[in-house]
Amino acid sequence: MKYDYSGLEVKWRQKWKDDKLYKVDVDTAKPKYYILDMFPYPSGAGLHVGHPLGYIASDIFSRYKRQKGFNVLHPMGFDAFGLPAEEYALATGIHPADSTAQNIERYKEQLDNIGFSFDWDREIRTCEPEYYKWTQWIFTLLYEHYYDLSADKAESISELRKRFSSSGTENISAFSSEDHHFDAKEWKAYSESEQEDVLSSYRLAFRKRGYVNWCAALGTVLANDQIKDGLSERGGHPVARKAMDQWCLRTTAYAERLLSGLEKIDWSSSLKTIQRNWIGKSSGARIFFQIDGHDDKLEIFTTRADTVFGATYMVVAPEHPLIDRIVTTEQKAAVKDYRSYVSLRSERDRMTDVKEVTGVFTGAYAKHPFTQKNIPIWIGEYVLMEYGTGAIMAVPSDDDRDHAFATKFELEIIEVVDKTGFPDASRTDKVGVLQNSDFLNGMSVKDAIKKMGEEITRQGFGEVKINYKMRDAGFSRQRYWGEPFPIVYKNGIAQTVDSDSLPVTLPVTDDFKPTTDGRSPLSRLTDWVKLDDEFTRETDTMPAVAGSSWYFLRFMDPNNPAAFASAEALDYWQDVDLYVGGAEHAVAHLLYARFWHKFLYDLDYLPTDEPFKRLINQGMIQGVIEFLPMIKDANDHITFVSYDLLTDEMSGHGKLAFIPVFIDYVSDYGSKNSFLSAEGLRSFLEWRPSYKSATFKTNNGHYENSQFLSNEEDFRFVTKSEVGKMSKRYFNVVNPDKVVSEYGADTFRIYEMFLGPIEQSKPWDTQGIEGVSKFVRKLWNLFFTDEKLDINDDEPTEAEFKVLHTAIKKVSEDIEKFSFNTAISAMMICVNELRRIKCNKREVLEPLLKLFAPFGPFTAEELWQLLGHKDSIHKSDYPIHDDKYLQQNSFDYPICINGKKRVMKSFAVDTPKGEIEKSALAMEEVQKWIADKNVVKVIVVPQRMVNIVVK
RNA sequence: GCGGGUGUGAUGAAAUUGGUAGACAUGCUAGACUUAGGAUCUAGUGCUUCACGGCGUGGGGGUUCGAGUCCCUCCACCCGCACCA
Repeated sequence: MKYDYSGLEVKWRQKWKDDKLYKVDVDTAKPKYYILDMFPYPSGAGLHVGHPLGYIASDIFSRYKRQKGFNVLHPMGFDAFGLPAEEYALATGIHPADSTAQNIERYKEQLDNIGFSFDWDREIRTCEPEYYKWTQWIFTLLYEHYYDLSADKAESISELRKRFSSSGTENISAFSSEDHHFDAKEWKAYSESEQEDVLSSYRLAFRKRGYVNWCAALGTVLANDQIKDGLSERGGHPVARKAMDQWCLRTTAYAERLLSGLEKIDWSSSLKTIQRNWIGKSSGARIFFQIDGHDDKLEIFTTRADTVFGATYMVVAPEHPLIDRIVTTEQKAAVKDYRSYVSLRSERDRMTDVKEVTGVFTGAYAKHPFTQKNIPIWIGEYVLMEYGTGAIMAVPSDDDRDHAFATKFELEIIEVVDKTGFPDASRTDKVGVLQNSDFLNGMSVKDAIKKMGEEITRQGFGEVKINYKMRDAGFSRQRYWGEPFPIVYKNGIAQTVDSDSLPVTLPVTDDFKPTTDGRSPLSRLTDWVKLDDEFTRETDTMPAVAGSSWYFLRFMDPNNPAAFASAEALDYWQDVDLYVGGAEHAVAHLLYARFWHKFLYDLDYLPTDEPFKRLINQGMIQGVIEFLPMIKDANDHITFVSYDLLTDEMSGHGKLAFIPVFIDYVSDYGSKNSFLSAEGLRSFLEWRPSYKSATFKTNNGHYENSQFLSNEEDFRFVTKSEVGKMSKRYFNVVNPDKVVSEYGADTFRIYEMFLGPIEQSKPWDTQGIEGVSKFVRKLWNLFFTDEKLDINDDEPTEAEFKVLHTAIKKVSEDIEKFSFNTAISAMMICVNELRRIKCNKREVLEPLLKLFAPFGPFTAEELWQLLGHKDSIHKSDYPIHDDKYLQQNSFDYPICINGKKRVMKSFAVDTPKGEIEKSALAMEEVQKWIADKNVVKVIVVPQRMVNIVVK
């Protein structure tokens, strides 16, 4: 029988579907195992070859665990809200709901083609009201809770209200963004909105003035990611920082628990480090500097309290609210200019651009708390409003940026740490002895930090404080395609929508164009916004992270209309045992999901306080990105210059840009010789008609005024190739469907796993897929002689058992380690061996088939049925290796002279060390090397090697 | 700028965690078979040398009997950095 993958794939796909082979329910008789993939955003480009990498790995693991006797929950769904669908809608007029539904259908079909064992009865989509009802519900809980520091968990706001009414802020230890001090009487005297202001500094969901990247020309807020060199990536319009009221989640309240929770989960150390650095815990001090001639104090945070005497000026962020009050008349114009310059700079630019230091003097001075000297207050873009307090004391002697700033503006530098004892230390290293620092003189940096902490506390200048770099999560989007907030306003005061009125459904409209003033498109739907009784709805929507922050819980009980998940389901499934996904989610998604999970745990809805026990980051399958170099001249005329013509002079111009081009238009894409032919250029212009009047200069041909001014056949515009992310924005997506139809799903699955370690990123290419395809066919052919099934029931030999059990051992160990490439290589070795010894015994081939089943589910199932089994191989048990077949009697020792292998010699495994040493030294080949030298030492490592050291 | 990662033959990679560098594949070379195929099989294939041998895991240095693996330092590339998902 010939191996016909497409026929058997179609057959089994249907059969598995009809039988609901992968349907799973709570089954207390079996141990549970929850294996989760990061669910995809259903982009219009369809699934690309990078997506399945993680899915294949988790699918192999799921099938393996099922065979091992676990009740495996392995669901799939779609993160269906998001910006691309909305942008697509703006471009085409197709409603996001329609395009999303269409994309999901395509994704599902593609996923099924690859033979994943998802339980589709549990599919969820974050954009469906049945789902986002509970996203909104959790949001209302966040709104109605605060973080109680003494209980170390979330508690209800109504409780806090009661406590305020009875005893004010006394005995309250709660996480708040402000310091409040009032008694019960004062509290009661506050107006409703004043009370709300106070409470909102405690709520875990709250509104705050935040800065966004506002692009007036596009009428929309942009991600840092969508900005290139201060201009919008789309259209190249200017982008400015704009203050807007935003919903935020008080993730900072959970900073400590998010940090300590990392201890007990099985994630890679690099991922934990990334989260730790993101949370960015640092202990330091906050210090208040009195502003000269004002009542205001400037609050700063520093980790280097020891260097206070080296503080020769202050720097505040350009957005700092104090600036307006303290700036002097003479400096007003300069400050205004500087702030408008900075408003055009993205946060990324401000952090990255260190070559040029910028800043402006406010004219105001602060009093140094210890010396009483007046020190100038400057504004500098390198201080960010969102970090710490948005102000620093600058110590040019011990901070690089401060030093650069002081040098440029000729500000005083006082060396306060003597590092002569540490010649290799850099400016910022915390070593040395304090000098020029009054009572700190002679102390080590470490002691001085401690001493200064005590001193500022004692004298009332400040206090020791722990600071986190992590900010509260911005949770508002001025977009259409997201979850509406379950919030209504009356007289400007927010309140939540009753839980029995949830969900607040996203109104259907075709008018999702952004507004000109930055408000959400929903604000235009006045019928929807305005409710009875003077209530109006919140018109912002939630970000895409909302739906993905808790979806793993919904999978436990996805169709429950009465709760986000039943207590029974939560109690059985507990948490995710294994989570597989891309490292690009290392912070945002994984941190927010942990935050939501901990919050729900605090409210006793969940049995566990960490959602993901073990996490594997699959690497990224990269693609090739092809660019066309483009130059815009002063008259806005666009010239594309072939990459080989591009000179440094042009590159230095600043007007040069690289325009990504759809890779299918590029000949020989991915190579050094990639180019656009005349036909490719025509396709490009069809695709990007705005460039129709542009000029294309090349070494081989010229295109201008919409026509070729040279022989079209010779036209050759060299493009610039890079390796990078496979993404719709680079027009370089490679679709798995083609590979699946050409080689079969099993070969595709095994090939992706065979490419290399799962965590590693690599560019996609199909070199080598032949070898995998050959392996699958060889395995198939083991069962046949002259295309007829030929299996015999004889007892296998020792040698045959050894081949099989070596593979069983290696493959099971490797699956546990997520080392699929080496597991596959072990199976290849096994198949090659069995072929060589012409083994067609049932007792060997059946276990081999079970071993192979998680990797090649279709082929394995077909052969299993041909062997006469009625039940699916995917319900069979996993083979266990027996050490008795693996025992070795002898070991081939490499004999090394000074660490270099010279000869091999075999010894029985139980040969004593001394004997090995003796006979090794006696060997002729060894004598040759050591004859005229002294043997200093002989090292024998049993079952490893022998090393003879000579001089 | 900050943070994380990677670097081994022509290519994807492996290496029992300090013990034979290059398993398993791809590619290439030669041969066999022939129903001439993008099929299958056999042998070879790190570099260098006629050979003995020498060299070899991004560069440089160190620890060790022994380093791809540990330490220091430099370089290159990839990923993330809060409104892409």
